[in-house]
Amino acid sequence: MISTKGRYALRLMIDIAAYSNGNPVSLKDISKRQDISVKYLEQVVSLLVKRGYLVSIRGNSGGYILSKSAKEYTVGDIIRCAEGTLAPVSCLQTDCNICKRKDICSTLDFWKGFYDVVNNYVDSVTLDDLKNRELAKIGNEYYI
Amino acid sequence: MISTKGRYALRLMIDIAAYSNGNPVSLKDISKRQDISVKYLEQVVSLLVKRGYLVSIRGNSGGYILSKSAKEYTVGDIIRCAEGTLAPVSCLQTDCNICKRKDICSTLDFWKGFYDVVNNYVDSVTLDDLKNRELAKIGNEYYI
DNA sequence: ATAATTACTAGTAATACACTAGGAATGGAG
DNA sequence: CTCCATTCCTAGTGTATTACTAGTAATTAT
Repeated sequence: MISTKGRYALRLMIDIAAYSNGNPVSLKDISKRQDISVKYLEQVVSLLVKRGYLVSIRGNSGGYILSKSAKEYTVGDIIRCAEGTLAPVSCLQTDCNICKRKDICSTLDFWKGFYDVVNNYVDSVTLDDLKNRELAKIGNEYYI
Repeated sequence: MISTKGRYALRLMIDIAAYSNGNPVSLKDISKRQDISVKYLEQVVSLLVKRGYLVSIRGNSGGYILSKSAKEYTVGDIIRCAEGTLAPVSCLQTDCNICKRKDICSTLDFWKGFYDVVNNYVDSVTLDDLKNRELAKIGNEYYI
């Protein structure tokens, strides 16, 4: 299960992609649009800044901007940045002590396949794709 | 992330499928082969019995047998039985209060796709497939 | 200078995880 | 009929994680 950190990181990135227009987007604005507290957004955003996915601008009228084009982020990049790994079982985590059963384990290959399927999916969608969906949704709102 | 309950449930089912030959398999034997405590196996197995995936035989020389052919279980059946749902986000859980953002959420479809990809994968592998891998691994052990 | 913003470190209540423990019920073997 | 190996059921428990909130310092446009 993806925690709020991963889900909020994605919404935060979509929000910046959709509403930046080259200007920094503040957490206050994201908070209003996404209905997530500024304080919690701070924690989430710090992961994305550390990773270099966002550039922060401090001070009055500061905020965050994407460090590259929205097309260049996969959703997988963002979720993995916030969640760590998407490995379905601890045996597949990078920091895992290699399981003593690995040579006789009949399920390891199954879990590797699970991991691959998940990574392939999340990397098949880009931030730009979701940005467009976000703007389309907002567009539709006007007709309700 | 899949918890030990789901992982152990799968290994328990594979173990029974592989070593039953029509006879009940005791938790004691599974415990030895799988290196999982009998006490914890009890908890895991109860979920599978409640669901009707296993038939329990009490008393001396009792144990558990599959209630149908190994080909008729998908791995997804087993994992979902132990883990509940494989929904990646709470918004997609059956008991979830419908999110107030569902009509404007640009990520909901993405998560639905994630859910589908996961379910399709886990349902593409049967217990029989993994039983055969288990027996093949054991077979190979003899040549080491 | 002021006010709005990011940056950093703690703290915390609630929940889930990964078990362990104890004892009751069952039923085959001798 | 008596053992005793087995399943069945309910509780308990230490640890870690989750989903936040709080406070304060640093930065900078106006």
